[in-house]
Amino acid sequence: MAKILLVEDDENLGFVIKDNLEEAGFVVVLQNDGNKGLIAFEAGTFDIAILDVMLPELDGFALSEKIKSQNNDFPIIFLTAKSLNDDRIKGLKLGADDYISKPFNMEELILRIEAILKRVGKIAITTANFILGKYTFDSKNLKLIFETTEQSLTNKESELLKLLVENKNQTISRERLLIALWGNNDYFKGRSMDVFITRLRKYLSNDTSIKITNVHGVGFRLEM
Amino acid sequence: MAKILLVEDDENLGFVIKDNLEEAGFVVVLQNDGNKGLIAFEAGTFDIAILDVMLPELDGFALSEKIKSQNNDFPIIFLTAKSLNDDRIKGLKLGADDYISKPFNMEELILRIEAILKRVGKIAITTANFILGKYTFDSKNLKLIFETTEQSLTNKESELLKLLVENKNQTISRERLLIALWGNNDYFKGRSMDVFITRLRKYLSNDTSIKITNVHGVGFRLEM
DNA sequence: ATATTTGTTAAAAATCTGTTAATGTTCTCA
DNA sequence: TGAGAACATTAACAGATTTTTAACAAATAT
Repeated sequence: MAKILLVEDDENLGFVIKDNLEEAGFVVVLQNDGNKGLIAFEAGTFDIAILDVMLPELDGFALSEKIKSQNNDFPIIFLTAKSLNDDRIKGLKLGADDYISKPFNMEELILRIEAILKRVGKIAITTANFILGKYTFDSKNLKLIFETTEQSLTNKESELLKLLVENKNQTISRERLLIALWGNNDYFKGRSMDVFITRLRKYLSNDTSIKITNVHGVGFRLEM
Repeated sequence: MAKILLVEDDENLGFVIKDNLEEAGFVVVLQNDGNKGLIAFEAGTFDIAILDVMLPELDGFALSEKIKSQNNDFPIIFLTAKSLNDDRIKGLKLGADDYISKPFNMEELILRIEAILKRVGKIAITTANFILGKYTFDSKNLKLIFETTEQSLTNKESELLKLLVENKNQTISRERLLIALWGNNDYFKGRSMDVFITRLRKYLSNDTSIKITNVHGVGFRLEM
């Protein structure tokens, strides 16, 4: 999922935007001044940045220049005050970037982000349908289809199955599964995963050629 | 390829480490104080962090706590001054983390990084399938295949066999084996290892061209 | 010869996993 | 806005697997 660097010094506005974007399915890193924004940019692998023009330390334009010096095509959306009538804004319309005047509505911002990401090809539409023996696993729609019957999966079930399928016939360590799906690896997350494994096995029990094997003390492997 | 967050305030040392790690194939982001390190951590998707213990602003331990509060299992290697005798260092040996005293040699640091990444599953565990006479040893899936039959190995069995294979026809000292696999070398661990050797010999008994030889008082050697 | 080291087997102990059910939590929709 | 549904997590117990310990036999070195 696309990752956004948001640099906005107004704390309230920053949080509101962040929340909304996260709700829309983006991963958002928020920083409140230009220098921090730059550090974050260099560390992260972002797909797009949203920069307030007026920022302490390093303003939005200056930051954008630093970013562009490292990655000339990196897409940026500027947030500007309505009144602002900066020549630099006009230039934006020509380039790859965009801007939006405050106050704006979130929906419009999201649309612009999506438009840019689509143009840049960062929105990957993963449409993978996996064939699991007699089953078809539609990871996008969270469905597991067996002959005529269709079992819908929860998000976690689906993510777990997907990771197993993508590494079929290879043992995946518990630790890796846990970190990938639960973000951390402690005793309880582990037990939770075991419950999910049980459930997946049940779903897959119609085709004996597929099985989820445990490697004791190591992890799991989807065999097929 | 694995991505490393390096936080080191000594500029020269920082660059040296960064260069070396990059040469070793890692992606490295270097920051020179704890606060910047934290910002970078939050923005990036790192696989491991290397933190100097003594840092301006936010020291290595304080930074590690902030990191752990977000991702409890995030692996960290601390760089400590030789003299430093901090209780917090002792704790490291218990947890998932590691430390290395300055001055250290790069090779050791790289080995430790790789060990941790391997454990965490971030490095493709050299998927090598070893050929042992008529056997195939699939170290990744912990399997020993002989003609049509397949013997699955436990984790320890597999690790031990792997070490032997990687050093085939060379005598490996008991001590090295014990430290590599059990972390320490005392009488009981040694006896335990002998049990494992017996078991491996049994598994490998179908092909007489392969054998695990004892060098009395020294160690073992896989001959083939 | 005798002490030390190693080989082997079986048992005990420790650890990990499978499963079901109960408990929290979040979302949904009237 | 609050009752119910859907989902995720925790708890509890049963089982299985792995590792360690113990005990004794055999081999090796001094």
